[in-house]
Amino acid sequence: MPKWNWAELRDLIGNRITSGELAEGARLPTEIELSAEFQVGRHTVRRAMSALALDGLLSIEQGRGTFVRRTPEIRYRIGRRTRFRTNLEAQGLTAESDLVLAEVVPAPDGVAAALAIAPGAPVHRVVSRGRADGTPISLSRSFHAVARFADFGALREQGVSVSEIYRRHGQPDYVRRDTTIFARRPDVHEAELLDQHPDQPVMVLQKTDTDRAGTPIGHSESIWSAHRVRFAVDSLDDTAKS
Amino acid sequence: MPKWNWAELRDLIGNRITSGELAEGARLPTEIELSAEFQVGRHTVRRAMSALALDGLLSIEQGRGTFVRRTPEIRYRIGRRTRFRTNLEAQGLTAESDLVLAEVVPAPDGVAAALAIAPGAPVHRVVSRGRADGTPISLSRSFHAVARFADFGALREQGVSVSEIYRRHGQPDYVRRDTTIFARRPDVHEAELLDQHPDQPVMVLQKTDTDRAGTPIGHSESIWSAHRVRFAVDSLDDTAKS
DNA sequence: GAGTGGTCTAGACCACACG
DNA sequence: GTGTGGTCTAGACCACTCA
Repeated sequence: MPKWNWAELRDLIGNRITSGELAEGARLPTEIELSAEFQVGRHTVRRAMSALALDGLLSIEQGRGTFVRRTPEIRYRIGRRTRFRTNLEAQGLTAESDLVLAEVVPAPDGVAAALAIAPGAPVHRVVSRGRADGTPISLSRSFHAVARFADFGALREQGVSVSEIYRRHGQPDYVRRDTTIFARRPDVHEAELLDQHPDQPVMVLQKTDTDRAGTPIGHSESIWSAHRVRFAVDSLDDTAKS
Repeated sequence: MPKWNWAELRDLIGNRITSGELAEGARLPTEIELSAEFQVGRHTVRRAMSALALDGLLSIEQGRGTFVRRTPEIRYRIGRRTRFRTNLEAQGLTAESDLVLAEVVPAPDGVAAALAIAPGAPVHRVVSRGRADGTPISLSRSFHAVARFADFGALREQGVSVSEIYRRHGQPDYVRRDTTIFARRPDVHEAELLDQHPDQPVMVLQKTDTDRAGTPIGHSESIWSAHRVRFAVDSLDDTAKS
């Protein structure tokens, strides 16, 4: 009867999950039970579980238990004309958006630079959460100059989409500029809102919206559950007519 | 004299690093010393250190010690005409590429589909590692049909770049198609080659090269140290002349 | 061989969920 | 209150680096 180290345990249980032997949503035995089953200490089990949670295969919930996690694996197109709702609905997913916070703040330096306005000028800061089929997948923090969109926060609070607000202000045809992508660890608050393990990485997408003339009209940073989303870059359908 | 929990310790030492109080390359006290200094057990120190290593702030090296890690933070443009060397050199970085492996294998299904060839047809599989200013930042696994590029592996072994090989085969002007980006945990081998902590995430970039007519000529997957690289998406400079 | 980090164990106690 | 996961401790031993 062999003993196991934590990495072997991780792979063993991980395979049971990916092979479907452990179904999605199923509850795993408790740490004590697993440590008895595999003849290892409880902390070795915990190390393995923790690694699997980092991979997005498990959801560990204090006081409740450990569960196999469903992983929808969403494909999200980014490009010049990305829209949250149309993007998800094209895959047959329901797209929803909760408003988390809307306030007016003085523009931080980075935001002011992106929007080409004076640092400290008042901007709407709106935080919202996107969900696909009910599962939280993204957090968005956006900044829009009060001078340009006086009612931005109020409209967002009424559930009006960003695209629609742009349209009402005569910008039906905005495009993305300066999209950058990187990964980092979320803070505890972000992890909570995304309903994910705090050590699990998120992908951050920073972008600036501009009107057709190239003038910046909005800046935002969206944060995505790294294991739930796969980005597809878009530059490509327009086969260059040289 | 307060005690600390692991997350507080992580933030405390993390701040010392990001504030510059602990200089890059500096060696930290040993785990034993830190556990004495902060009046906590050695394992609490380890938990905090491990989290910092995951953030890319520390390099923990068995038998040697724990060091503050330099983080170059490279900006890498992706788009229709991305080239590794030109991309990095535009930022004043030296770009290098080591060949790790070159072999001929039957095309796996996914690769065959991407290249529009028969599954199992012979393809060159070349693994190389990219470095910026000497630091490993990416691993690339590329596939090219033997039928189309008979000498691909041999040329790569001689240090000829992919762009140059395309050029010699009459494709000076290839473009990227179907770029997708996601994040995952690296396997131990990948972590080693990238010289990073195995629990630290990597970003994976899958792409297909096509000729001007849109015919696929190569498929590759590159793996990037998530904390060392920030991708900039490119679809945008060509202000659409409607 | 001495010193470093890596793994495992055993046990105590805490925080949270749910009946 | 009971049972779950979360944190911390103490100590043993292993694996690796370097003099």
